[in-house]
Amino acid sequence: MTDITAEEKIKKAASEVFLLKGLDGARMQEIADKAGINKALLHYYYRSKEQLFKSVFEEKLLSFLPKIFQVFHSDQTIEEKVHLLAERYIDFLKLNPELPHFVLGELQRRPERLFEKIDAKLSMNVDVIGMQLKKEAQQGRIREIAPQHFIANLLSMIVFPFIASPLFMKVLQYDKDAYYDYLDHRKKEVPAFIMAALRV
Amino acid sequence: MTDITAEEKIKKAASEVFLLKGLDGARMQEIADKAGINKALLHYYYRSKEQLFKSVFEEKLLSFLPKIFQVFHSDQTIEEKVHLLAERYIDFLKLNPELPHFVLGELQRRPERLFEKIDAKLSMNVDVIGMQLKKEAQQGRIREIAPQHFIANLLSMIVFPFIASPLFMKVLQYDKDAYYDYLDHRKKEVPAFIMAALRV
DNA sequence: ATTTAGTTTAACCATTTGGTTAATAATTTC
DNA sequence: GAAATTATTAACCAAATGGTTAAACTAAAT
Repeated sequence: MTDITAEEKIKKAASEVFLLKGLDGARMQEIADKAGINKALLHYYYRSKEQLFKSVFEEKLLSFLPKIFQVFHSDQTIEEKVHLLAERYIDFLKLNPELPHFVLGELQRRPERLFEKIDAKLSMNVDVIGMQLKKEAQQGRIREIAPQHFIANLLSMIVFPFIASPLFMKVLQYDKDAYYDYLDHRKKEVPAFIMAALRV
Repeated sequence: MTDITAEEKIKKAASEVFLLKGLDGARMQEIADKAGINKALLHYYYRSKEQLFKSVFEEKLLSFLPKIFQVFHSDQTIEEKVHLLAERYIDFLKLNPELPHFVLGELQRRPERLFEKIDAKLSMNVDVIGMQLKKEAQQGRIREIAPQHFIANLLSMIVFPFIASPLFMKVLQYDKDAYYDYLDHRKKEVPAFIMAALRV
């Protein structure tokens, strides 16, 4: 049959259940069922629920964060980077729509989880972006903006519509398909909005 | 002593616990302890955990949503409304920082909860805002923008920094005080950013 | 072929948890 | 002020839940 190992089946099942129901809402039995194995085998590979969750969470965190900040290390212009990030990240989140709420929610409840895995790497990127913003402003290509607001605005407009999707769908009276079209439009709309705000 | 009734004490305690730990993470015993009453009294006033939660959730939902959309029914300009909303809503969220994650998370897991309490009221506001945006665009005060993106951008930039606060604090290397100063700055920064993007 | 190490399961277990009951205390009604 | 209604509690209970154990099965090592 498939040569997918039991440990992998567990990890995949656990990811699905934890992402949908959170640490507290998830049941070890449900994970076992979904993985098609016995509950005892969960504890054989991952000692406890906490440890299984940690394993899933860290994997998700590492699929979530670096993707954002990598983009800013190429040698493109701010405008190009903004377009690239919006395009890639919205596509990524369309495949993982529960991810932001899962990761950010867990970080809000246990902020130290961030400290453990991702250290100072993140903070450096702000400086990198800040320097580029300053340089392009001096060249007269864009107006000046503080990097901490630039980043916040960019990420907010990209990520928040995924977290607030039920609310937005209701307000806009979109069904799921229409909403995904709407998110696709935002791949152009958000960069356009940002670059308009940065016009000199 | 205080003439605060047991039912109120329960509601308050339940709010705190549910907001912090969610429906699944909350324990009836902890709520009872925090309210300083017996666990059986919880079931005396609210029949079940589900019902107590529902009561808390609906109260929070109604403190969360209308505040947003009321602003748009005055006779002020878009610019004035954007400033007003940012100012009021950031101040409100500073007092209830866990609220967005709580409400939006529960809506993501059980979208029908929105259907129950807040009906068609919401969707109408989009049209109202859309008409004003169009009118001011025709007057040449702002450039044209689709209301569904205008609203999304505005709300995202206001609300998301509360949901992502631990991440942002880490990235920006702010402690809690510095982060609250940062959020205060956003009361001016976000409207300025939006109006810059809307310049003709 | 036998041993050895690794994998998987069924049956159990202790604790936690939401919820109930029956009795007691406080308050209101008449 | 007695009766009746409402509020509050201590003690319990059944179900669910994370976790364990000892046995059985599999596959590699010798």
